[in-house]
Amino acid sequence: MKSTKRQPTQKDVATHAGVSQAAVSSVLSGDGVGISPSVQERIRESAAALNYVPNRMAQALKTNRTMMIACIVPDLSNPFYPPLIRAVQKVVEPAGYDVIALSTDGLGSSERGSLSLCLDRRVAGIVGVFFVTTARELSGVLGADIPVVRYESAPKRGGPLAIDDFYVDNQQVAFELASRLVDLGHRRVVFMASPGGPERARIAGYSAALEAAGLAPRVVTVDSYSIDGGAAGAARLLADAERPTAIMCADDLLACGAIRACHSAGLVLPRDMSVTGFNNLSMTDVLNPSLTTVALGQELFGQLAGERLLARIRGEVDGPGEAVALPFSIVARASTAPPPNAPNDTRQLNSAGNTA
Amino acid sequence: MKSTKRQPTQKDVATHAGVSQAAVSSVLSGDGVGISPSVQERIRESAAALNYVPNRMAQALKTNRTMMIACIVPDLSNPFYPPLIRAVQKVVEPAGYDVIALSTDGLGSSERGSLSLCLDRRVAGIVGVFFVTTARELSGVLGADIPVVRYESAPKRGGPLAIDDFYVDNQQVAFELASRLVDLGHRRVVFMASPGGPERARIAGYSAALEAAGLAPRVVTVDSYSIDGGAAGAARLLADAERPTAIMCADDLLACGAIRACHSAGLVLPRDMSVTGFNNLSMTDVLNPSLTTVALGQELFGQLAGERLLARIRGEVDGPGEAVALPFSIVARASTAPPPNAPNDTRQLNSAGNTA
DNA sequence: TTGAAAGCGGTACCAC
DNA sequence: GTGGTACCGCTTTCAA
Repeated sequence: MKSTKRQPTQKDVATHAGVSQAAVSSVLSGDGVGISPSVQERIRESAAALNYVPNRMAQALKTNRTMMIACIVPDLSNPFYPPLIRAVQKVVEPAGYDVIALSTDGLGSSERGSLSLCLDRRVAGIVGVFFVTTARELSGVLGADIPVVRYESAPKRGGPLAIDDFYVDNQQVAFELASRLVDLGHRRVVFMASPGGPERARIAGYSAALEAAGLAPRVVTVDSYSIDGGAAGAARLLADAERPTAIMCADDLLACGAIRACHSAGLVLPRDMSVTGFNNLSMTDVLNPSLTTVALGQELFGQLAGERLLARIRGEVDGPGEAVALPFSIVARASTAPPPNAPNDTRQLNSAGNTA
Repeated sequence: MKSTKRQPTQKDVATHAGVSQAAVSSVLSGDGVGISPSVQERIRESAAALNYVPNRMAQALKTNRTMMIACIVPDLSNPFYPPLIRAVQKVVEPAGYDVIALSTDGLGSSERGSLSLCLDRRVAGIVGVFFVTTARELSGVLGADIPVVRYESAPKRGGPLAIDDFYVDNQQVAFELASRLVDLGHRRVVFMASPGGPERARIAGYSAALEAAGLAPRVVTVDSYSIDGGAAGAARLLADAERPTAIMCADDLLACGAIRACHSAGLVLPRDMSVTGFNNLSMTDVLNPSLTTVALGQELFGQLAGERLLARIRGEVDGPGEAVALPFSIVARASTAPPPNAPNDTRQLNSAGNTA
């Protein structure tokens, strides 16, 4: 029942149209150069009549080009990534490439698994967001034949490998965001993170901003980049004696959870607590309160990544990997406000510490 | 530079290990039946030493099994679908299948395009959410060899084709949801829909509920299942002379947009307007106000779909397609309340129309 | 233009 | 267990 009726092959089309198989191949896959239009049409008609569908496995085997591009992301369920994948699709599909999406959960083992899957399948290129795998490991798994474009959370400098990096300087982003909170008058600002990925850069920027203001950074870590993770982390903070007045979350989902936990605890936001996120998920402006967060240009990245990959596949770009900075922007909304009992002149607070 | 160093082949491994190629094949792909453990180990060592990665194109060509499963969804960017895809992945990956995710924008042309891509690639099975393509068309494109599991928005009865349907009775869901609004005292309840997919069933249920209460249904249609679409639709409604007191949205994203538009117009929710959604996206309980919506069991579907697909691929399930109802549940939250100036006894309102 | 044939890298079957 | 070989469906080359 499974393969009762074989798919028609090129040979079938050839006999049906009364032409050579080579002609069929030339017309259907290439541009049919050197074949009279009438014959071309006859071939096409025969192909349609027989319901011919070329076997891409055979094609790929022969040509060693699979026409597939892999998108490797930490978590398909985090609304940050699907738009990125869509952007890649929009660019590469017109060129005949299909996208295969892989979710790694930010685990090194899963990242490596996805990579070897890409190797198995001989994908033509990879767009990836890797939390733990390094460039060296990447090329270790893949060899030099598969171009990779990464989305990185810290400045890169390019390198000898054919790995292109687009990055957002998350340290600077976090620095600016934390500085805003400090400028609003907050003195107890804690950073809520989840292990892996951009965490380190964001913590570094956050810490630098607090220390520049003479404040002590404090980081709480939760299990996962999820709403529930954020809620759990925030609940712990609220039970604290030294309750913070602002929570900087490493991800919008964490921020959602934090907001939920604050509500559950009866707090009124942003009066009793300021909350910020990262990523500017589309829903964050409908939250209660709307979330102050930072836009990190995922769509732009997806588009650029797709284009770069195509350029490398076509050989238009060759040689060492390049590093390109992506723009970001802080989106100030309603979830941030001065802390309760804030003095009018917040600069007094800051001047207590080392001044910038 | 592209293929300067060929990937090692089975033959290379065989010569390296000093055994027959058949033995290598048997050990690496099958279970190595009838081969001494010592030899097996030697083969594995050689494979590892040479960094051997089997070429799945060749495998697929030979065995006619691609070990790929396609997930076809209307919109990867709608947070409703990624968890579904994840659920499928979780089930099929342990069985060695990889998932390729495709986004159709709910367009018939794109649905057909995705299907023929599946045929091109000879995927082993398809999990799909189709807005316009019918079962007949499905089998028209695919033939009988590729099993399909669909997520449907209306009761199905199964059929002769090897297409399994899991469905939520969206008409009933919408009926119950609309009835709740009516019971709260709302008399002007409008339904905001976007063309395609579950829209029809939901409108039918909504209309039935309103008519059962003697009220006139009213449907507004917006371009897309998106936040902006919902905001635009709601803005139109608010400018209306006969402004509704409740908006039932066909999707949580639309509801998000509606909420945003209401806020922009200075309304206080749910006092001035009740809003409901569909899908119970994870973020809807952090909205302002938290959204009354309905949970439609995507994860459960993804899991069941994956399992069913594997069963069909393995031949454990054969024969005609089956139809299975999925559970749903209304999630009552803070975005719904009695309308302004509601009479205390809402049943008076209802008894004006034909009583249930 | 065409017909014939090699080969991509596995799998599967054969006789030994 | 080995060695040999046919073959999956397509692309590519070569001689006619």
